[in-house]
Amino acid sequence: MANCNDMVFHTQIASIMEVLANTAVAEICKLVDDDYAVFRMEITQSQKENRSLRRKLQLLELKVARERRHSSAKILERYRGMARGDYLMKLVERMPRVCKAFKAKGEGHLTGGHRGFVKPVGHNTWRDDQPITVDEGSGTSTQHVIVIESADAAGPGVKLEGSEGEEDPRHRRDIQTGVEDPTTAAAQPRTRRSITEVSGTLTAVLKSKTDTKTLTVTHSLLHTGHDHISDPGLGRLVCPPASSSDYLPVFHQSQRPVHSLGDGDTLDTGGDDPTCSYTTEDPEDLNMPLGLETQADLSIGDWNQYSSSVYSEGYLDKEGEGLVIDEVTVKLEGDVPPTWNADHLREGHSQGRDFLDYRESLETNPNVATHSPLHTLREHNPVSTSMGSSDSHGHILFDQVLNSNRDKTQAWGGGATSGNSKEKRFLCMFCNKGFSCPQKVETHQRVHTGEKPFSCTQCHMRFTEAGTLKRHQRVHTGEKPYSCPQCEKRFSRQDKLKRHLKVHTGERPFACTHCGKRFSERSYLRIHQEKNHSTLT
DNA sequence: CTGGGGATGGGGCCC
DNA sequence: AGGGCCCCATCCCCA
Repeated sequence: MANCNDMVFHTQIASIMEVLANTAVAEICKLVDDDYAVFRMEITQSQKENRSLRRKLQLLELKVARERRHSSAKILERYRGMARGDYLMKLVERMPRVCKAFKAKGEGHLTGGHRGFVKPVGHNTWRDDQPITVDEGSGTSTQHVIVIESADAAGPGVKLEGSEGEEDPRHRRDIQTGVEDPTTAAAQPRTRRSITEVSGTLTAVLKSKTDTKTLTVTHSLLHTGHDHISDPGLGRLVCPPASSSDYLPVFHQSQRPVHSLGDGDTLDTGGDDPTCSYTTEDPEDLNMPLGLETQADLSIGDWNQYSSSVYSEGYLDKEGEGLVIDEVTVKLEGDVPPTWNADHLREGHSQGRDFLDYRESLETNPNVATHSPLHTLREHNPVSTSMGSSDSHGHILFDQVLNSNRDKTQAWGGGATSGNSKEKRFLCMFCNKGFSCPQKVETHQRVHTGEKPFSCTQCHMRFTEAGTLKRHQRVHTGEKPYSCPQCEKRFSRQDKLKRHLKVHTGERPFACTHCGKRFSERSYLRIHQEKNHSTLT
C-alpha cells in the first residue's frame, strides 16, 4: 500500500515537473522569439543604415572626383595663362631643390638613408634665400646645400648665412642643430639662382632620437601631401555663422592625441615637397596604414600615453583638390584613459593643475557661479576623477586662475553677453568668455583644462595649439627664416626679429612712470618697477 | 662679487 | 595658419 502511494506521489511529481518544464521551455522560447524579433529588427535597421551610408559615401566619392577634376582644370588654366618664362620660373621655384641637387651630382635617386628637409617656416613656399640641406645616410656624407636666391631678394637686408659663425656662444644649440653650413654659404658667391654643392661633415638636421622608422613614417605621410597636424578638436569644421542669439557653452571634447611628424613644416609642402618623389593622387598614399611598430617609434612623443583610440580624420588637402577622408587607426598599449592621464601633471603641465585648482575653487568660492557647466563636466569628464589625488602643488595657482578668469571676464565687459555678443556668442564654460565659433572656444578651453593634444615627436613637449607645436619644432630643426636686415642675426620667429629690430632703432616705447627710464619692452619696465619702485606701486 | 639692464629663446594665448 | 603680444627664464655685460 505504501508502495502504491509512493508511486502515485512520484507520478504526480513527474507530471508537475513536466508541466513546469514545458512552461519553462515555452517561456524561454517566447523570450528567444521576442529577442530574435528585436534582433532581426535591429539588423534590418542596421542594414538600412548601412545602405544609406554606402550611398552617401558613393555620392561623396563622386563629388570628390568631380572637385578634383575641377581643381585640376583650374590649376591647368592657371599655368596655361602664364607666360612661358614665368611658368618655367615657377616650375623651377616649385621644383624640389633636393632633386636638383641630386641631378647636379648625378645621383638620381633619393632612396639612401634617411633624409631630413628643412624648409623655412611661415611660408608655404620655399624662400629664395633659404638654403636647403639634405641629410643623407647615417654618418658623414656629402651635404648638398642649394642656395637659390632672387636678385630682388639680395638687397641690403639679406644677410649671408655665414653670420652664424660669429654668433654668441650661448647659441651653440642653434648651430648644432642648424640646417645651414655658415662658412659654406658665406663662401659661395651669391649669384642669381646658383646651385651650390658642398661636401663636408654632416649637419644633423634632425635629432638622433628621430630614427629611420620615424622618418619613414614622416615621408609616408608626406606622400599624402596633407597636414596631419590638425586640430583634433576643431576637426575640419568651419566656424558656422552665428544664427541666433543663444549663448552656447562649448563642452570639452574627448582628447585625441595628434603628434607632429618631426619637421612639421615639411608637411606643408604639398606640391612643393622637396622629395619630388610622390604624387598626391595615389590612393594608397592617402590610406597609408599606420602600423603598430610605427607607432612605437612615434612613442617618442608620448604615443603610449593613450590606451587605444580609433578615429577617422577627414581633411582637406593643401591644394584644395577635394575632400579626402583619411582613416588612421591607432592601437596602443597601456591602460591610461584616452582623455587624460597623469603625464599632464607630471610633466609640468601647470594648466592641468590650474584646472584642478580652479575646479576646487569653484566648489568653495561663493564668488564663482555655481551653475557653471563645469559641474556637469565633472560628472562626465575623466579629468575630474583621475586627477584629484595627484595634485600636490598646493593652492598657489588658485588665485592665479581665478584672477585670470576674473580679469578676462571683466576685460570682456562681463563676458560675451555684452558688446559684440552677436559675433561671439559661443561661451567658454569656465570663464564665460565669448568666441565667434565653437572651435575657438574649444581651443580656448584648453587654457582651463590643460588639454594639450599636440605633442612633439622629438621631445616630450605638448601643446594646446597646432601652431605652437609647429613653431616649437623649429627648435629641433634649427630653422631661422627671419634675418635681421641690420645685422647678421637670424631668428626662428618673426616676432623675435621684430623685437630685435628695436636694438637697432633704439625704440623704447615703455617709460617708467616713476623715474622716466625707458625700455624697449614692457616686461623690462615691469621688472624694473618691481625691483626699483615696488613700494610705490 | 653682485645687481640691474639688455638681448634672446621659447611657451601661452588671443586675434 | 600665421601674426603678434605677453610672460618667463637664461645668459651676458657692465657699473
